[in-house]
Amino acid sequence: MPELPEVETVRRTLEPLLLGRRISRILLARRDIVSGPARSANLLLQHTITALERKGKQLAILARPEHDPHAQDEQRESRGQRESRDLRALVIHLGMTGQLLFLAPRAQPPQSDHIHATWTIAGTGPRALGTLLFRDPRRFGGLFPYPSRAALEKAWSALGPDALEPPPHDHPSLARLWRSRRAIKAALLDQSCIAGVGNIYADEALFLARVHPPRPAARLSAGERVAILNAIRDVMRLSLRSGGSTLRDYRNASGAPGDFQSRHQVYGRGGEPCRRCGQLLSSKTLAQRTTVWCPNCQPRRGSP
DNA sequence: CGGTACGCCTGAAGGC
DNA sequence: TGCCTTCAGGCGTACC
Repeated sequence: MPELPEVETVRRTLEPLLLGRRISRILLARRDIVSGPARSANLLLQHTITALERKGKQLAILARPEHDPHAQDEQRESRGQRESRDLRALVIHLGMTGQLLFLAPRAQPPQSDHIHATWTIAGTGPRALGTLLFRDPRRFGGLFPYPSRAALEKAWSALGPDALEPPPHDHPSLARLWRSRRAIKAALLDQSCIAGVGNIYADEALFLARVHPPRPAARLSAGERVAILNAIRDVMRLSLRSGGSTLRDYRNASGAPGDFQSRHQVYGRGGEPCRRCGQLLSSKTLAQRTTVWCPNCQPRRGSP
């Protein structure tokens, strides 16, 4: 399930393939995967891609419309036409099982079912460079068009600081996090507190920080707060170096799986021995999510 | 407003 | 073998 390191890996693999390229054709097999404020917008057809950006688990393709060669008289452009030349954005959520795959012309995807959208990427000559596929069997993901960069940034301002960045300790979202009486595990899954942490990396980060997942966020010491924020960034960076975690579905844009799952300390290992101390790992449902921790390394009360 | 419960959706895995 | 149940979980919505 794609969390921040997986989405960032996709972004990095796609960026060199897409920057400066024009989208010449779009095939939308399922209209209902498109939502958001501009759900009727075209999905960057005849736009040239200028950037791939990410915040938390969200990936955005930024693109500029092609000039209409027939609209030579700039003075007579309507307001709508001028706005249409602004940078637009298409946000892609991968949800649980979403994949963005880049394929060379005529190449067949390893699994061709549940492909909901296909973008044809124009090359420099008459032939296409390839196609970008959005595949998502479970359809927890989706496409969210925004009419401008400002609209995208407004939407992204609802997210907390990105988990890969150095923790901005004075950020208002973090101040809210440390006031919360929720279990720290539940709070870490809230994208408006910190953006990019999902169930895997919440458990992994709390293990690294040696914090018991059910403890209320507001009861953590200053040292524990710092340890958690640093652990989140560390685990994200480590996972990114392995190309993310592949449990089942996740692949990068070239179809390659990640490797970080082999280095998970706690996620998916309930009942198995802790890799640090050998104690059997505990597991229970917390905030509707399976949560795994080491009762010895992450005691109920913080370390003295 | 803070917090919780639930539904969406498909495929893998396990029980019988 | 095959049918059934359970589980996985990001996120929007409903609700207290």
